[in-house]
Amino acid sequence: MKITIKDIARKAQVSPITVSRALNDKEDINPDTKNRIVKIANDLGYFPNMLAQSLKSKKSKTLGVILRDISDPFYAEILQGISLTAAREGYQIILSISSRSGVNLDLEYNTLKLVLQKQVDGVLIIPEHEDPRYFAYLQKIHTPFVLLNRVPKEIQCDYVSTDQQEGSRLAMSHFIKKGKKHIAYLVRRPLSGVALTRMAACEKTLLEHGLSKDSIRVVECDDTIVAAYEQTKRTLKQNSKVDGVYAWDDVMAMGAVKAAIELGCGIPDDIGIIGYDDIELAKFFNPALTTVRQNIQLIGRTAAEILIEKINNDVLIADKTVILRPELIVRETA
Amino acid sequence: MKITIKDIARKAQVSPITVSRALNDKEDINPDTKNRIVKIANDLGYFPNMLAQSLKSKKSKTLGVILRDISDPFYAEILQGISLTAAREGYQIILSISSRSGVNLDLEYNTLKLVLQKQVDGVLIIPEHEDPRYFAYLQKIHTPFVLLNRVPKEIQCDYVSTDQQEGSRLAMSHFIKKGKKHIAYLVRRPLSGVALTRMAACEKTLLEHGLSKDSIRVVECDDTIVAAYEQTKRTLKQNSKVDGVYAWDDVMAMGAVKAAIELGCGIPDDIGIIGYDDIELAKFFNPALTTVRQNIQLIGRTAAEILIEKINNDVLIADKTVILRPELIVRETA
DNA sequence: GTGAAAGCGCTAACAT
DNA sequence: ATGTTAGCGCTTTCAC
Repeated sequence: MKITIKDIARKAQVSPITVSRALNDKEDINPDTKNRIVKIANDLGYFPNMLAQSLKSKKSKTLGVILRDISDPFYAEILQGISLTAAREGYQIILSISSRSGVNLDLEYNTLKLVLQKQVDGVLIIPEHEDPRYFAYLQKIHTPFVLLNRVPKEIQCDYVSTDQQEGSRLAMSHFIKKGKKHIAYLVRRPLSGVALTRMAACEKTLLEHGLSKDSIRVVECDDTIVAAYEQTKRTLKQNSKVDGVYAWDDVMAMGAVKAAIELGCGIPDDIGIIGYDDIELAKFFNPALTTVRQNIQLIGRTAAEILIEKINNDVLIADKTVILRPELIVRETA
Repeated sequence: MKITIKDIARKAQVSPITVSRALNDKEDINPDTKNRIVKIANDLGYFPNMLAQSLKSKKSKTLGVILRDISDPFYAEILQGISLTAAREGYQIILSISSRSGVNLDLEYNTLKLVLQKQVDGVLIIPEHEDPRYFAYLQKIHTPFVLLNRVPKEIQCDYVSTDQQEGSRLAMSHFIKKGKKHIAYLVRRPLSGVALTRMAACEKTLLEHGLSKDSIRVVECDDTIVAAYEQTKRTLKQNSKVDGVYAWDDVMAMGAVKAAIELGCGIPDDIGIIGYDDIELAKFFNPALTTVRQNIQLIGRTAAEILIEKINNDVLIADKTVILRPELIVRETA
């Protein structure tokens, strides 16, 4: 069955500790013994049991990642960024999906607990809600963590996000420049703090340009492409004045585009559509998406880097807050 | 610091094993003691150390997943399927990226080893090559595994895949029906066994319909949307006769569509394009992708289910081979 | 240069 | 109903 250092020790006629020394390139070992042992280990197909190593060393070389839905390109790209950084630094990843659809506090809470039980050295979290109990719990855990894509006011911690206000400002300014006056803000349900932040920034920008608060309306919608498509269709039908759709993310924007096309609306003239994220496909979509670009993989990479640095320095909170600057990418939909 | 059962034991004036019993709902424990212990455990914010539990029980309740690139929607959806099934069955996932681009045997090999060291109960692998050494190594490991998306002839094992020949047959038949006679097979580089299988099925179908082997040509390409776009542009420019592109996957098909549009080719009349996979976005792309549908999440779910069943039954090889049937989804590009 | 003892946190098996 | 012993696989400390 599974080979342990004991098996090797027996075969090599030495004690287990000698085997350990040989396999870990320690000093104080006779090169001959060492070679002999290494050879036997290879022959037997031995590899160390990291469970035992970690139990002893209290370092698992593992990062927990908690997010909502990997089939969403935005999360997938973040995860990709995290993965590559983690691998480079010698960490593995335990992936946990916090909810399959919508938001579920208990599930997210349990997910975190499970990950912690695995003795991960750190956790990367994309929170899906702002429940104070969750943040309170986070504050008590003894494992370093970094939040992604959320600026938590409730709690002092490290996080990586992008400037959501700037993003919305860019989008609205562009709409205004193009003469749009009746914007639908197609936003993920349930409304999050980030959603409200973006909304407030939109209103602020519109007001600054002399437009009324009524020039933008919130349209809530599940964050799937299908829901965005259907909701946009409904909205455009009910509201012939709407001339711009500001979507929560690119996937929802793509749904909106499809809806507009099917209703025979000209894009961007009848209806301008602006997405968010600039996922890889945005550029290749037809018409190519105008969108607020976040450097998605960079978010993941940066968060992983901060976390690993905290782990290495044995720090629980480093007060590192990175806010990346978004950028408007003007293409064909607005 | 981190709380252990010892800490609880001390506080409760009992022995550690009593704590263990209390926390694991065992018989043979005084309900009062139990409640007292559970309360203390909660107060202290205790959670078990799964490293220790696993070391003892030799079950880690963890699955390894090895794949290539999560930012690719196809892999992401597979991973999503795996994740949900694993979570439902009480397993967690260690995710390992086998290579960032292209194919790298050593990396894939090391990735596997690392995952095994973590004592996962099983491994799900989407292999990226057919190196016999890798398969030879797989045959020797004492951990159950399931291969996805590959029909390995080199080795007896469990796998979940789709009928690649049928998929290509469907695509070619459709092209023929539409009068296409000069197909470019836009395929991922480096060429894999699956790629050749699909190619052979294409040729066979064409011959059966009285067309010559020359009616299809292989166009190799990195499997990114950008590369597919560029390669398609090049191909269409050099070869005015090409009237159909059969793409390796939907992402590449989207790149091809963009190229065709930019060259002013009418889709599907001048150029028909057929993708593969039917990722969620395929339907919403403009023009909507005609594609060979695989039920992607089902591949992941099925593989995870087979693996977990093997783990539960303590079986290394169950000889379960599931070949899912693909389906042609005719939309607007062909 | 090598080994013996001890312990990481937890839990079966065997007492009491 | 509770405690003792022992051991999962590995490594640190100290002795030889």
